[in-house]
Amino acid sequence: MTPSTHPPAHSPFLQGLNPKQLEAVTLPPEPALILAGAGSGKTRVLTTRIAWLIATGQTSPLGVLAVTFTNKAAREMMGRLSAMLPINLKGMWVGTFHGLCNRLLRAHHKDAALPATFQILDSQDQLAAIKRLMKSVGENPENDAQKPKELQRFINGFKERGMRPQAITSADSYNQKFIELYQLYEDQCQREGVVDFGELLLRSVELLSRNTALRDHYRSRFQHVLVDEFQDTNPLQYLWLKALSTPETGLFAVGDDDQSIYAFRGADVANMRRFEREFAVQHLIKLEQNYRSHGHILEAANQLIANNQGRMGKNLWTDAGVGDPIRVMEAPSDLMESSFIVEDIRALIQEGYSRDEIAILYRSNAQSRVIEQSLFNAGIAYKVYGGLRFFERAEIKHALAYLRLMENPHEDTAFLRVVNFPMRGIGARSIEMLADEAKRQGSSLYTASGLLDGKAGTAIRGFVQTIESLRFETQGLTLPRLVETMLERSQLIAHYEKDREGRERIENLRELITAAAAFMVELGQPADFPATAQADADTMSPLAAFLSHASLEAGDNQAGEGERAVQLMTVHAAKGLEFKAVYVTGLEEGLFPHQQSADDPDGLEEERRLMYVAITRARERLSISLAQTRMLHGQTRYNMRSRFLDELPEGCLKWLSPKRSHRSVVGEAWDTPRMGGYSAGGGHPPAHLGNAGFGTVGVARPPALASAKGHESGFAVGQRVGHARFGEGVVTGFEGAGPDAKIQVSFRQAGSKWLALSVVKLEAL
DNA sequence: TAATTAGCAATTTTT
DNA sequence: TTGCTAATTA
Repeated sequence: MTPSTHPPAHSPFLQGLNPKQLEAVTLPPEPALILAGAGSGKTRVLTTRIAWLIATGQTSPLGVLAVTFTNKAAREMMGRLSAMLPINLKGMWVGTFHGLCNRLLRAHHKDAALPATFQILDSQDQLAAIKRLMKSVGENPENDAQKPKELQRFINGFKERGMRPQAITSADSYNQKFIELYQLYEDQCQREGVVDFGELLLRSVELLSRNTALRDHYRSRFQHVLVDEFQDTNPLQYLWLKALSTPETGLFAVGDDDQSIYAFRGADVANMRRFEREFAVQHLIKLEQNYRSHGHILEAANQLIANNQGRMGKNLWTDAGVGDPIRVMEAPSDLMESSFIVEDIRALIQEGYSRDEIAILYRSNAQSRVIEQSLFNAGIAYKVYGGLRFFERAEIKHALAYLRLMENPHEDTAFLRVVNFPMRGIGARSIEMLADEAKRQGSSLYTASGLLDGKAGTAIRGFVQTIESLRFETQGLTLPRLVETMLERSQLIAHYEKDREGRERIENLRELITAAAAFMVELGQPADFPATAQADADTMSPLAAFLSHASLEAGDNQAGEGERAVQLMTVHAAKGLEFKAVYVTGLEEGLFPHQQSADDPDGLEEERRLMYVAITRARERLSISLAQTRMLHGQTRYNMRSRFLDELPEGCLKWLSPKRSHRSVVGEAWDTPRMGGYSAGGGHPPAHLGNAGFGTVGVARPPALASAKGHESGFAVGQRVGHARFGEGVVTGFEGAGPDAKIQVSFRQAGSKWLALSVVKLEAL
């Protein structure tokens, strides 16, 4: 199709788009890959294209499939669309991969070999199911507690690649046992009528490839398939997209290979190249104009990411000015790093910055503690993102388990969760007997309870009776009333009332009623619609929908007071957000880039992308900091300056502390010997930036320093050493003095270890 | 059955 | 150091 044959570009939505954005929005319905840099108006392009396609009559709302990763992004898209289009968006397929798969599988549950009431396991539930499985096959005893988590990773890893147990060859895995357990896990899920997250996708892909009539139905319906954050898709999601599209589908993928930071959970940037190749993409458009950050910030981001190999290639630019330089601060300790940041934030607030326009980013959650402490002491409101979410709380999961059993009594995970919670005298012994019976019958625990005699049977049947009568009593009730009745009859609230630490839990349980009411509004159902009734054959009952919602959207996860608060989060959590002022902390080797990623080139590139994401969050003011010493796992660590700092262009930086010419705190054995290293033992501590305006915060105890000559032990940081048991390694630090002195060695095989110098026998290599 | 203690690991995380 | 889980004890 040539540009002249597809509809002209007049539409009110198109105003204000830059030429590249306009080109992307109005592309013909052919496979297209939009490389959308940070802050380049990605979401706007995506939503405007949908609006334009519909408004110009090229497709109907039902002809569009738009998929994202998070519910938040999906809601954002919906919000923008409804602002642009005066149409009913209800029937539109806009959502997350998992949400849309759920929708598909509910509509075709028979073809997918699932019960209508199938339940979704979140990661917690999945792990519980795996533990139970391992126990049932006698797989648990002396094995370490990591095993279930390992198996979970194993299963999810293969599902993410679209592989069933049968598809795994010995080349894929050395562990035959895991393959068997994977199969048993699948059997168990099937028996109970539950699906995990990966299964939602995999089942959908298999359904579509098996049932060609169904596949063709959806293929002809969805003339346009739009994908957000394409760089984060895993191979299975790629297969899903492939299953839903033909060469005629307007497959419109938007992503940024430089912002791919989820490889650890299966994302594969290679999907971008694969898409380009397999779909013979003729339209590759780069959105490089950035509307977010000042020049210095972008320049630094560009220079940093240029160190990665195999990029698709992209350079952000702005027509805003260069702005302030990036401020860099090397503090003597993590404590002083945070007090520097807090002092700086105080000044920003004075200047008129709103607290919620300020973010502090870190590589790992453990770093937040010190920062929180400083903010707390300074009396600055802050909000930490991360941690338990609403639907993940124990009391909420308990309540949901009751609801799930009302829907699908054969879900043993839910059954076991609440069969004796609150306590009703059903102990481990009774449950064991029940499990044996269920195994004999090949049935669910719920079914088996009818066959169990003796005291155990009576007690368990009492529980089953509770569920049954609950189901009976709540007929015709609205969702909030149903939840309320469940809380009453299950005695959950009564149980927590007896607990003197149960107040918050009760509040949360009451909040669940509110959440149910809010959910009805979201559904657009009348408030008096019965919870277990279906509006039509293709629609889930409010209760079923609510349970899906609870599994697929765990809710908010912020803690902290108030609205206008300084935002604390990991760099991962910051993706997609922007702030006027950003502090990126902990630019230290071993932390950022993280130790576990540093040895592997791919891992290192992902860390670099992470830093790229961090930098590009800032609009006006970016500060980067590091600490020479950091308390980690109860021990003081001496870290080198991150290599990423040295990859930033000097011209964009302003050092607030004296910049060291070398990266190591503890001497230069690493580099070529040079004069001026800090001397060991009796020497003075490094000139700890007392001149940077926060010299009063206290002086850190000087680290046990080693000079170019080395530590008192005769070893030096960076030196290669050998150990009889651990093999070859590199000295990475020292701690303490005299008989307590310890040496840190990073062994090639055994990893990093702290060893007592008085004991350990190391050989210099 | 609850409560205490010991042991142990320790990026990043959405669905 | 912390935070979690499993094991042990009252």
